[in-house]
Amino acid sequence: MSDLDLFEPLLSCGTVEALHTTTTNIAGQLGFDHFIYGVQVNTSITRPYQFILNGYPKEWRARYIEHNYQKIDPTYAHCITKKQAIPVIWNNQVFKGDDATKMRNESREFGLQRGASFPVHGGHGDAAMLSLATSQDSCKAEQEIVSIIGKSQLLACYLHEATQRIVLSKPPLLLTKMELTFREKECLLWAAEGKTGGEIADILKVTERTVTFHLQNAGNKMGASNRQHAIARAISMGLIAP
Amino acid sequence: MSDLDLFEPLLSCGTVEALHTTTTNIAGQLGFDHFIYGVQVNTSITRPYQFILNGYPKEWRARYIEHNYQKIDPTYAHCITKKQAIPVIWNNQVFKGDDATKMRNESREFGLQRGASFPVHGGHGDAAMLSLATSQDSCKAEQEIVSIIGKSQLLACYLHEATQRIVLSKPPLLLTKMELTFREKECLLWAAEGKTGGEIADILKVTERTVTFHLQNAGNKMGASNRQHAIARAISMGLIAP
DNA sequence: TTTTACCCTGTAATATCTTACAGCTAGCTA
DNA sequence: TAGCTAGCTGTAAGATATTACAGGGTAAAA
Repeated sequence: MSDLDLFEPLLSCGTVEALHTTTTNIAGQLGFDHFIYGVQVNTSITRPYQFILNGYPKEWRARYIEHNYQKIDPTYAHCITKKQAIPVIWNNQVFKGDDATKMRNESREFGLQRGASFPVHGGHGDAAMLSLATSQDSCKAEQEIVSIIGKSQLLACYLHEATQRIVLSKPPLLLTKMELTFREKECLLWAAEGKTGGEIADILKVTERTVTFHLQNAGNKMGASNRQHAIARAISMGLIAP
Repeated sequence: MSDLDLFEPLLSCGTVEALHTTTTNIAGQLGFDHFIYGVQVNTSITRPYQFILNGYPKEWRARYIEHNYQKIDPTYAHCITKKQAIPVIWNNQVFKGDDATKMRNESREFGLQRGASFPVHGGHGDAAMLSLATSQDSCKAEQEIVSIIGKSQLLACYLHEATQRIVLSKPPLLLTKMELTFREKECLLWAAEGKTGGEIADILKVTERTVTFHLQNAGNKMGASNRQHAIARAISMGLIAP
């Protein structure tokens, strides 16, 4: 059975339940006891889109949420905040500092002995991560994780794609029909760089009125109530990258 | 030698030349004769960049550019335009239609018999793809490609990360010592949501003057020239998560 | 005790943004 | 031909942000 045969079923899942079952199955075949997949799309503050497929022990997940460990979790920082493209294997170099070490030790009590986290980024401002863990605690377990790290990363990619297809089957208005013109992006970018209307006008060789016009149009498309709102949304949605 | 030992050298490359050599080496070890990696950022106008690492035959690359094959290349559409997260193996299902088939057949004449393309997306609007090809033309070659598809995807991830570090010379976007106070974050968050100073003042039960004060302090810390700039920076730096 | 960080407030001139009105050109497509 | 999109411009009142001046407090650390 090839890797593709292993992952393809994910794309056929029509429901979140099926996705959970299939992922559990695949993770098990790779030798992992636990998994958690999370994706978040910073479309806006008012309409954030977040999706979590939890294959972690409920008790640990509850504790994680209760203590707001997301803020100190280095794997979260690596995959979501810093938006790195490469996986991270859980070791002491990663979990350094008192808070992180404490969190890591606690997680071991729930059966998360060894593991790794895999980032995936979609092209629409969506950042996701898949964490895979095993209750085996040995050097051999670590070596096995390393040996299948490619497959694991691929699983993350497929899972992300599958999730997008299910969750976005009724895609939010903000993500689909959001297309800014070149000029609108240009104005937004310079505005995000701290330029005033007049300065942008000089840069683009147009009048200040025109800059206002484009920024207004961009804001209307994104449902922004003012210039700051428009900039925040455009960045969060990945429409511009200052 | 584990996969990680194989890929880690990419992150140590300090120059584009070293990156090319290392990638050629790794691709060779995976059994590929040719590779091409390209990344493009179409969301950034103030800091745009496009980067191509070519390990394809020069003649084919020249022909590709000359005929603007990018427009009909289904692998490009898959990875860059549609921004899919999963790899695509070159087969007849992918290269369908007269134009695509013709292009595919031409590419075979330059030694690109079998291959696959792997998308990678960074978190900053950057879309990249790595294509790997072999001059072997057999079912066995195809099977081998499938068998190492995980490693290949991982290579794409590492190559992307390595490229980012070189091309962007490791942007100091995430300043670790940058710390905003609770009030500053609070004001920034509401401002990013489109609230005016007066509205934020009502929400926080303080005067508008105080809101101005906090936003000013936050801006100064981040070297922002105005409110919009401060919001853009705070989001980009992950200091606030709207 | 002094220092430091954080929080809060006031006035006022000036700069900038927002919004409403109104109208132009060019290129493409049905 | 008409309709559409993208781009561009003008005026003007009112809302909001920026800046510089001034000052108050608490709590914890040195």
